[in-house]
Amino acid sequence: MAISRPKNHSVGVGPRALTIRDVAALAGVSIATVSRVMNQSGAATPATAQKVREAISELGFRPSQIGRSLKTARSRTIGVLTPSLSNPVFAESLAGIEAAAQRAGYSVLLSTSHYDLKRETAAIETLRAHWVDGLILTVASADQSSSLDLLDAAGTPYVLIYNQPTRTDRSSVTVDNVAAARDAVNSLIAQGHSRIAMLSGVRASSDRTVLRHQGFVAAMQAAGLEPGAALEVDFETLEASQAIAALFDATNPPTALFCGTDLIAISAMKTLSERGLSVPLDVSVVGFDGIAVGAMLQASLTTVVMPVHAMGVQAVETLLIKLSGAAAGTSMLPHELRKGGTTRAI
Amino acid sequence: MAISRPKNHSVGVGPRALTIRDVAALAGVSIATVSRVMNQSGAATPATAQKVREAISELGFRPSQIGRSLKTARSRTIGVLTPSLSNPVFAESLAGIEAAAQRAGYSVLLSTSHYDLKRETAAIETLRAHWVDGLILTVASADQSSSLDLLDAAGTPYVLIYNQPTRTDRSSVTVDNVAAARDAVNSLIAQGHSRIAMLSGVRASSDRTVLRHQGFVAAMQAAGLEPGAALEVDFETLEASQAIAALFDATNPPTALFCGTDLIAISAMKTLSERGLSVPLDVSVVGFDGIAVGAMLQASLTTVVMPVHAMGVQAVETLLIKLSGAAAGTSMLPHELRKGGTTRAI
DNA sequence: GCCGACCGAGAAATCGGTTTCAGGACTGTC
DNA sequence: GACAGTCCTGAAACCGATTTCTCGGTCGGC
Repeated sequence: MAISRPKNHSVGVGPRALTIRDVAALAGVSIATVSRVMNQSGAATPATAQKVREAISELGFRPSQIGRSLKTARSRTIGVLTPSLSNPVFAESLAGIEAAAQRAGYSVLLSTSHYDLKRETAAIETLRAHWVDGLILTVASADQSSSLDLLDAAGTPYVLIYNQPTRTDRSSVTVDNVAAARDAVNSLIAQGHSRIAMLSGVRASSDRTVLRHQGFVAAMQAAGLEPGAALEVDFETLEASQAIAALFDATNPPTALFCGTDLIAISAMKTLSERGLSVPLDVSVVGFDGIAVGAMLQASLTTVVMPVHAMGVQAVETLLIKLSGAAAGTSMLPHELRKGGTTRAI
Repeated sequence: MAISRPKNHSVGVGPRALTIRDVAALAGVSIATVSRVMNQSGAATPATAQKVREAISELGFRPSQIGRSLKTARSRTIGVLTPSLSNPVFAESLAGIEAAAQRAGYSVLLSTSHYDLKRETAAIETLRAHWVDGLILTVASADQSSSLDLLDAAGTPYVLIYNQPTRTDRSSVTVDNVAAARDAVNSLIAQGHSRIAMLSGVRASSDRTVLRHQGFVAAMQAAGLEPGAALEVDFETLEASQAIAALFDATNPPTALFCGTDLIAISAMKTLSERGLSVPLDVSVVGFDGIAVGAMLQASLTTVVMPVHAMGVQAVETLLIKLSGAAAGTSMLPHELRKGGTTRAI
């Protein structure tokens, strides 16, 4: 029952990290018994269990998740891949994910892709190397992602969030982006707007943005209107001054802007104000996301509100179902049009 | 060189995960050689190395970080503990941490404490169980944290962020909270304000808030003024209507509010507006943090701006120094007073 | 032509847990 | 008092990688 020779895990100068062997030695039992007492697997005499528990608490022992993972092939960790943490939409659903994961006894391994396909692929590889039990992802395009194909082939459980795949075999947590966009555009049309343009995100790096654009076009056509231009804005820089110049230097400029995200809307309003255009007097602006900031603006942003925190929680719950081996479908959570001060009837 | 019997790591139905043994079998070499080729430790014939690399790419093999960690006692993972992800201040420095960690080849294991001491302690325990190589933390109070005492005793490297400890042996990345608060309050005094109150966070759960309060008091006393009340606002709910009622129902209400965080400031401005008080005509408001939202408000928030993203990056760089075994000190990054439209001369 | 040094590669130990298997002690029944 | 069954516990295998130790072969020097 010799204690193995000293060896440090940390770079620092502290004492060697405790192992189950130290506990076994102190309690005068075998490591198998310590393991059984800790996991309440197999029976143990009350006296033995007591001795073990005392040894554990006397030493302040916490079993290594690494050693445990190696044997059990489960890490009690879920991997999360998100495009950006600077957008409150993603930060807030991450908060929901983290809270729900913590409640269920899971840790969160985090990575960001910055809307870059290469980094997306690399991040998923890294998360898998850490043996995450499952993944919660927002990818560029859920329908044509080779990374997701790999996960499917390997049988690794995952849940998409924000992505809205066409394929029904990939479960996701999202809102109905087409319907939500249509609702937003219809509310502009109902207010008398007919020349409506869209400031979209880069559609190649966001499948939901494609759907929001489809909703925009559908609503316009259903009303017998010509869909205005749909200009793309970079998600990270939000640089839109050229796009906005192109729109408003033309004859018959739009009277309303439907924006693919709230950040795009807020950034566009800044540009509009610099050009001397007033919101909502000269231009009505509608966003999409429902970030808390929008409601704090002096003229609060009219926008489609998604239940972002709840979406994070739901994603974890769906993943937990999959981790238990059961099948889990897609959740389409309700959206809501929040009318603010950035739109007006014409 | 038999391939070990099939065994699944994932819950799903996919093929057994690949191991170094599969690569060795395909390449016709021993697992030791595969390991040496992958890590470029020990020499290998060009021909052998080539065979191994071909086998690796043919199988699409990625070594298990778990197996690797067990042997090397390093997980290439850093643990991050933050009070909240809903506050953009923490989300943005997390973005900086994640980016810098990714660049250095580290993954981020994330946890939140919600300003709760119990969850703070438990989260650190969980991160340690995962054998994180080091930690980046924001704790309630860096000077009297038993969790930090434990980390010190174990020799686990960590860097504090936002915390500003008195002790010089605990390295941190922060701004000079006292000086920054003094700057903010002095700018109000320079504008002719003399009745200034503070809406502080809960000081028991935030050492930096204590320092900001000290800066407030110091600036007032240096100007020969009586420091106004310093009322505490819950960080998570931001409920401040009672505190604000107490302030403005009194005789001689304050003409300016110095707020412990930007979120408190923004929330307070909402309450003020509901009470019919105009900012900045009736009350000037100054925040602290410099979150992006503040600048987007119609009347942009006057506030102390911290370089939050850079602080995250700096925290990782400091931690990397510690991981290399060297000593690392404290970084006090520059703050800046951003004058906005929520303050005016009296 | 012989011997020592060197180099490439494999066998085996190891990291910290879990789990199987088997044995020993104890109980209860006849 | 003997035997079967039950219950508790320990020894050892195992998870996937790294690393030490060793061995066999090759090369160079004399």
